[in-house]
Amino acid sequence: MPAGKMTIGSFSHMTYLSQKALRLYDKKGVLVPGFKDRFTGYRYYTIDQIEDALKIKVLSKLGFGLLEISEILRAVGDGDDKTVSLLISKKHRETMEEIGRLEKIESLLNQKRDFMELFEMNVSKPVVKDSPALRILSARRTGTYEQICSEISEELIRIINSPENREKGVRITGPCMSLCYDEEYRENDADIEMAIPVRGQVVSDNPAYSVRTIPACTVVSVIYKGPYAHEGFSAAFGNAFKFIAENNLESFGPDRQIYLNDPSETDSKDLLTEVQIPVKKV
Amino acid sequence: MPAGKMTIGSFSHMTYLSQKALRLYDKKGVLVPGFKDRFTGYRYYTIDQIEDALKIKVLSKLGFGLLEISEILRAVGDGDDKTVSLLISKKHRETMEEIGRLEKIESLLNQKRDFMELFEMNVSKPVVKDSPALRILSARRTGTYEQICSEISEELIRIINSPENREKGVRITGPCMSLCYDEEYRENDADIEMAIPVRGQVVSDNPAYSVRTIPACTVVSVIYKGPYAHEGFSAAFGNAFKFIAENNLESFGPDRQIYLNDPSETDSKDLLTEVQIPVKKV
DNA sequence: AAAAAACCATGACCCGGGGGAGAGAAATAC
DNA sequence: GTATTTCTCTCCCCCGGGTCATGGTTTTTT
Repeated sequence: MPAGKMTIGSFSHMTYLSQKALRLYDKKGVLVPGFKDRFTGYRYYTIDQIEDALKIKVLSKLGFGLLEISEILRAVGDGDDKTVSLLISKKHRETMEEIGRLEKIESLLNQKRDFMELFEMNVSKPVVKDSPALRILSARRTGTYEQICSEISEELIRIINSPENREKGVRITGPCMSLCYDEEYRENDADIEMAIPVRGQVVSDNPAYSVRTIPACTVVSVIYKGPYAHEGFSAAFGNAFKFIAENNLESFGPDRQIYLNDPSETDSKDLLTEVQIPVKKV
Repeated sequence: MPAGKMTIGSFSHMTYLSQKALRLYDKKGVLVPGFKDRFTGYRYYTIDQIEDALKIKVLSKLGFGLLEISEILRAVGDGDDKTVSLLISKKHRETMEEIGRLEKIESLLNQKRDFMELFEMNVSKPVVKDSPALRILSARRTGTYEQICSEISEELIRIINSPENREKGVRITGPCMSLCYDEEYRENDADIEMAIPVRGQVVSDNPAYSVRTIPACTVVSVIYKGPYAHEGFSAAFGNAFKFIAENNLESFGPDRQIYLNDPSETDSKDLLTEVQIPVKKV
C-alpha cells in the first residue's frame, strides 16, 4: 500500500489541479483532504480523492461554479439523477445564452473593424428604465418644433430668474425637456409642452406657464448625439419603437425629449438628447 | 444652462451605469467626475462626461476590461487609430476563441444529457506535464503482465520490509509503477520493469533488484479508472498517443504505468492507473 | 426651524482562482 | 547531527462589479 496519503504537491501533480485551487476547494468544502495535521496545517489527500478531483476538474471545465459542483457531487452520491440532470440542462441553457451574447459581440467587433465608427454610433441602444416623478414648470403650444422650443424655453428661464422667484429659492433641478402629444411625428403643427424641472413655489405672471408634477413612469429610453434636424434623431425614435414592438410593450402618453446640454453653447453635432417613451409596465 | 453638474444618482440614471460602477471607474481613473467636494466627497459629473460614459458602456458591453477601456479612450483622444484597431482585433480574436470553447462545452452538455455518463468516462484527457526524477528500486523481466507485476512487486515489498532495510530508514516514497520497454503493446513476452520509489540506502540480497534513478522528463499523462484488463485501458494509451500525434510530439523511452491504489485491496473497477508517456520537449 | 426622506460616502464580502510575500516544516545532502 | 533545499502554510491584492451595512449630507416636508 505505497503512499496511502499524499501531500498537496503530489496530489496536484496527479490531478492537474493547482495547489491554489485545491486549497480553495478545501476552504469551500468541495474537496476536503482526507487528513490534516492539526499542528502544521498540512493537507494530506487519499488516493480515493483522485476520483473526486477528476470529477471536479471535469465539471469545472464545463463551467460549473464550485457551489454547483458541490451540489452535483452530492446528488451523484445520493443517486439523485433528477437534480443532476436539472443542473445540467440549466448549465446547457446558460452556455447557449452566453454563446449567443458573444456571437453578437463578435459580429459587432468584426463589422466595425475600423472602430471609430463605433463611436460615431450616435444612437444608443434602447433601454427600459423607470423615470421618477418630476415637478415641472411648463407651457404647452402648437407650432413648429423650433419656434416652440426657443420661445417657451426663453420664457421659462425668464420666469425662474425673476427677482421674486429667486428670492423664494426657486431653482432648476434638471435639464430642459419637451413633451410631444402627437400620436405621429409631424413637422408642423406639433403639439408640444416645453418644461423645466423646478423646486420651490414658482410665481408666474403668465397663466399659460404653470407648475405641475408629471408622474413617475416606465420609459424606453435612447440617447441621441447630434443636431436636432438630423436623420439620426428619427433613428432614435425608430430604434426605440422597434424595441417596444419587439418586446411586446405598449407605449402611451407623451414622448419626452430631454436636452442634456445647452443648445446655445454646444456645437450642434455634440448635442445630446435623451428620448423617453413611456410604456405600460409588463 | 440647466443642471451644469449632476450628482452620481442622476448621472447614473442618464448613462445607465450603476453608481457602483461609476465609483469604480472613478477609483480606476477611467471616468473621474468633473468636480468633487473636498469635504463631503460627493461626486459631481458634467454633461460632457455623458459621452465618455456612453463610450465606456459600449466598450464594457463588448467585453473590454477597464484597463483596455482606458487605453482605448486615450488612444481615441490622441487619434491613435493603430492602437485602437490593434486592441479591437485582439478582442475579436479573444471573443472567437471564447465562443469556440463554449461551443465545445455546449456540445458536451447536450450530448451527455443524462450525465451520469460523463462520470463513467474512465479515461481522463491527455495532458503534458513534467515528471520529476525518481529514485527507484526495481527489477526488469520478460513475461506476461500479470505474472511479472505480481511476482516482482511482492519481492520489492519483501526487500524493503526486511529488518535490515527498515533499520536503515529505507522507505517507500510513492506508488508502485511499471515501465514498459516494448515498442508495441504485446500481450505475452512483454519487457517490463517493475519499480517502486524509495528513499535511503537499500540492501538487496538479489542482484536483479537494484536501485537507480530515472531522470526527470516531460510526459503525456492520462489517468484510467477501471480494471487493468479492460478496453478502456488501451483507450487510455490510445488517447495519449492520439494526443501526441495531434500535437506533433515524439514519444521516446519506456512508457510508465503508475498504480495509484493497491490492487490487493481495491475493487478492480475502482482501480486508478496513470499512464505516462515520455515525450521529447518541443 | 425641526423632522423626515432621500441621497451619498466608504468599507467589506462574494465569484474562481493567479501571483507573490514571509514564515514554518519536512526532506535531502554532507 | 546539522545545513540546505524544497514544500507547505497563511495572508493580501487583482479582475468587475452586485449586495448589504453604517453613517454623514442634502433636500423636502411639516
